[in-house]
Amino acid sequence: MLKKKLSRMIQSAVGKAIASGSLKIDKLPSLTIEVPKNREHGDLCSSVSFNLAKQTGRQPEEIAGVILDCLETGDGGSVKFIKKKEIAGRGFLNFFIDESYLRQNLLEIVSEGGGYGSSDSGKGKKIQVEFASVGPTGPIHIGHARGAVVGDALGNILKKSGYETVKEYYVNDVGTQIDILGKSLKARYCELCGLAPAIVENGYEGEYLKDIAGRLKEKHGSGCLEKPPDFFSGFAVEQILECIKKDLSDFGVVFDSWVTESSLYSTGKVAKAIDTLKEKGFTSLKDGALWFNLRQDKGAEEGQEDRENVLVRSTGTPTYFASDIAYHSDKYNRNFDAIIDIWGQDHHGHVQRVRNAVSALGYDPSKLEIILYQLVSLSRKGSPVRMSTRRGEFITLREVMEEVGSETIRFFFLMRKSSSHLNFDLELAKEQSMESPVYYVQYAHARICSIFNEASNKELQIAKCPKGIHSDKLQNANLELLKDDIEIQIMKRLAFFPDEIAEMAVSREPHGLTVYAQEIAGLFHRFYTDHRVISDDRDLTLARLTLVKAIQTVLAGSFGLMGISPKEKM
RNA sequence: GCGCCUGUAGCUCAGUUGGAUAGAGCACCUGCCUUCUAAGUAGGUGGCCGCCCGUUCGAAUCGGGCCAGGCGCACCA
Repeated sequence: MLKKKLSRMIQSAVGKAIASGSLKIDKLPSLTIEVPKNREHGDLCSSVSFNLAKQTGRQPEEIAGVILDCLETGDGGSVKFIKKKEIAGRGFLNFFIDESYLRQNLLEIVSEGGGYGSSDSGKGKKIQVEFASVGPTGPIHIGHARGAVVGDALGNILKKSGYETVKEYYVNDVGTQIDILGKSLKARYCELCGLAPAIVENGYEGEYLKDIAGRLKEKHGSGCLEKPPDFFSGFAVEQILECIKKDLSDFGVVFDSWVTESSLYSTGKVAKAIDTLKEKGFTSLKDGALWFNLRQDKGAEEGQEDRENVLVRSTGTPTYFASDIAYHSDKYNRNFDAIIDIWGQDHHGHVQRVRNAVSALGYDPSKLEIILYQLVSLSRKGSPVRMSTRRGEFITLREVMEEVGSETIRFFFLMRKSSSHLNFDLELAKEQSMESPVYYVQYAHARICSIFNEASNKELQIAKCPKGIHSDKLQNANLELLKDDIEIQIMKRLAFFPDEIAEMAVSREPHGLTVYAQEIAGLFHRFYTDHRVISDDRDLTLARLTLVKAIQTVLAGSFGLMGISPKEKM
C-alpha cells in the first residue's frame, strides 16, 4: 500500500530527526498521507510539518526541510518508489512516484489477478458483520435490500483486507409478530378449507400468506385445523425463511452464518442474560414486568440519561430486547475484535439501549459498531410508493430484481454512503439504464474483453478474456513504452486499489467502490479513445495489453466486492 | 417535545476523516466514428458548500445556535 509505505518512511525520518537532535518533540503526531487534489502537488503528500510546527514553535517550512533531509527514498527495495520530493505551499511535503515502480506494480496486478487489492491490514483480527436480518414475517422488500448490499460489500471488503470475517443473518423467529403471523396464516388456511376465518388484530394481509396457506392445504389437506398455533407460525416461518434465503442468494448475497432467536431460548442464553443483569443490579420490577435500568455508577457511558426498558413482560415472556441482549452477549463470547451491526435507521432507538445493556454485562462497548443506513424511499415516476409489511403493501426485492436487475440495484445502493437518504425511482432506474453508471463501468470491462478477443484473432496468441491469460507474454512486455500521460495516470490509480480497499475497511463505508470503479472506467475510456492497443508495433501492443489487462483485473476486482459480475460483451 | 440522519451546480450525488484553486454524472450548448464496441470522448455554461457565530496557520469537513426535510420515540421487532 502506497500510503502506508510512505507513512513508514516519513515516520522513520522523523524518528531520525529526533535522534539527531534536529527535532525536539516528545510524541509523534498522527501521520496522514493524502493524495493531493491538484496534480502539480505530486502523487502523495503530507501536512505533518504543520502539526509539528505547532509543537515546536518553528515554521512548517523549516520542519519540512528537516524531515526531507532525514528521508531515505532508497527504501532498500530493488525498485525506486519516490522519484521526486519537494516542499511547497509553505510546508507541505509533496512526493512524486517513480514510473518504474508503477510499471513493476502493473506486472504484479497481472500476475496476482483476482488477488490484487488484498492486504494484511486486518490480519489476526476477527470481525463479524450482521446484516439484512429481516424478520421472517414476509418477503424481503426493496427497502431491506440496502442493508443487504451494504453489509455484503462491507463484508467482502473486510475479507479482502485480511480480517477473519463472518457475515451473519439473525432470524427473529419467535415473539409477538411471529404469533400474529401464525394466526394470520391460520385465517387464510381456514378460508381455503371453507371456514370463516378468525379476525386477526393487526394481522398480516399479504398475498404471500395465501400462497403459503395453499401449500399447507396441498400437503395436509384440511387436517391441520385442530393444530396448535405454534404449528402455523412454524410452518409460515419455515416457508418465508426459505423464500428470503432464495431471494438473497439470487441477489448475490451470501452468508457465512445464520443464527435463530429461538436457539438463544433453547440453549438458555436468554434466561442467562436476564439473570446476569438481575444479579448485577440493573433490573427492577414495576407493574409486574422486569425492567432494565441503567445505573450511572456501573457501565453507563458518559453523558447518558437513565433509561428504562422492559426485559420480561408482565405475562412472563421476554421481549425482543432481552433476546437481543442475549444475542450480543453470544457475539461477544465468540471473541470478535469488532462486532458490526447494520440496521435500518428506523431501529435507531434501539441502539443506545443495546449499547447500555452490553456494557452493563461487562463487555467493551467500543467493540460494538452499529451502522444505521437511511431508509430507501421508493418511487415510480416521481410519485412515492408507500410500503408496509403488515398490510401487505410493499415492493419485494424479487419484483425489483426482475424489473431493473440486481446489478443496477446493487450499484445504485452502493453509490451513496449509507448515512445518506436514498430515493430509488423504479422508472428512472430503468430509463436511465442506458446512461447509467452501471453500464458505464461494465462497458469499460466489456471493451477490454473485446480487445483481447481481437488480440487472439490477430495471431498474437494472447489468450481470450477473461481466463487463461498467457501472462508470460505480458510479463516480458517492455513497459517502458507506456509513457503517455494517460497511461501513467492509469497506472497510478491502479496502484491505489489496495489503499482504497483498506480505507473502506477502516471507515466501514463500501460506497467508495462505485466511485473508484467509475474513475478507473473513465480513465480507460479516455485512453481507449486516443490510443490503439493492437497495432503493427508488437512491443507497444504487448505493453498496452498488459496495461489493459491490469485495468480489467482491477475493475473485475471492484465488481466482485460489489457483488456484480463483469460483462464480457454488451 | 426529545433523539438520530441529511442539507454542496437546475437534478442525483462525491469530496481522501482539518489541507493547497470545491469535483463527477444527468440536463443544456459546440466538436470527434473507414480503425480493438460512439452504451464512448474533448470543450463550454453552471457554486453566499442551508444560515449565523466560534475553534486555528487553514473549515464543505470540528463545536454551538437557528432554518428546512426524513425517520424514530410500545409490556412491536
